[in-house]
Amino acid sequence: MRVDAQRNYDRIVEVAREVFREQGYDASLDEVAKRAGVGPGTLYRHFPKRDDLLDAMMRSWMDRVDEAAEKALATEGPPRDLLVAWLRAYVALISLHKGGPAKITSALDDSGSPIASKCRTLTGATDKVVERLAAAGALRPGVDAVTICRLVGGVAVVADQGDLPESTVFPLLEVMADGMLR
Amino acid sequence: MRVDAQRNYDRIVEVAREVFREQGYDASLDEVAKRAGVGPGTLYRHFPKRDDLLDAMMRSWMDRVDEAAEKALATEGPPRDLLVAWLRAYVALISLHKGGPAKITSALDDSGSPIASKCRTLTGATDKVVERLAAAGALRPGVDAVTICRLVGGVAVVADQGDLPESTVFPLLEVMADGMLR
DNA sequence: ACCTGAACACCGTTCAAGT
DNA sequence: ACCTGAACACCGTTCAAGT
Repeated sequence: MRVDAQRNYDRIVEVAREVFREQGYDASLDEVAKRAGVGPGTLYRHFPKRDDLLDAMMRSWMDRVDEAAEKALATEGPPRDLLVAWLRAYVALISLHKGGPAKITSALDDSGSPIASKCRTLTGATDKVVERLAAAGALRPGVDAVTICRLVGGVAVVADQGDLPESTVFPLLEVMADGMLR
Repeated sequence: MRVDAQRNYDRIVEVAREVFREQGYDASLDEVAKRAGVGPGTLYRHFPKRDDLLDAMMRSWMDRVDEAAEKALATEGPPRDLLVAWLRAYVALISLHKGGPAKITSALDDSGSPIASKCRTLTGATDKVVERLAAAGALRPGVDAVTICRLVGGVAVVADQGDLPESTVFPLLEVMADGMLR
């Protein structure tokens, strides 16, 4: 890749992170191109679909997912505390910008999605939590990582679209945790 | 209202139901106007905001909510069966067209929404179920009608956006039911 | 090879002109 | 009082012309 192309690519991703945080995942791509100082065609050359841009934005994000999982797994106390800690972290991780929870949770069932690898990171991290809970005999039978991701994803979508505060979201996670544990 | 105005109003609502069922809640309003044989201005005169059209479409729908609640309340067997029956009915009721679950669930927390009265019908019906469960001492403390609506709404949104089949959705509702009951 | 920006298509919304 | 449809604004997307 030519140096000016690389520079444009990086600037677009950087600006997109900024614009999406401000305006949500539905922000105008024209706006992103303008702020990055490139023509709209350049943006489309690098990112033919909106999701391709999201994919690039999420590259560094994957490390944070793994970190958060490690941290949750280090939680002291009963299995329920571990699960709740992960559920809270999960919601925070996928709620980086408005529309993110919906996008990510939809992609859970679409292996052809540009962000499919990001979803695998999420379900993989959740699976570590699941294994720990299963080893402790705390998990209700039939509850697997994808089930958990769908459920907590649903809560995150509702919280995102309704601008719910943590004080409203946390009790929802508690109810779900009770449903997941025996 | 003049008779031609009334006729246009009715045709728009009828056509909107059709178009939204086919294309989802994001369908073009221009398309609706064209099929109804009116100019776009006429549509906007009657329904200044998209949600106003949704509101009109949902008038007959409210009766169905009450019917479904009655039917669920008549369920024989343990409280859990009653709850699961209602959760399934709830998902079906708000999943009339693509985007509907998100719209309705978001409006739960927005009393100024044009469809706020529709939400009250939903939470009211859920409240009847809650009362029955509470009377049987089956409900986990802190779980109220709005909590339930948010949780099951989240599942409905995920199912809607990911085109999940019933065989995937029903287990999610079971997990949630377990979390709601003691 | 890459970039630019004009151009097109589509859609929501408004409003002056009609009946 | 109500309707029509042209007009405008905005945005996504493409592509011919440039470097």
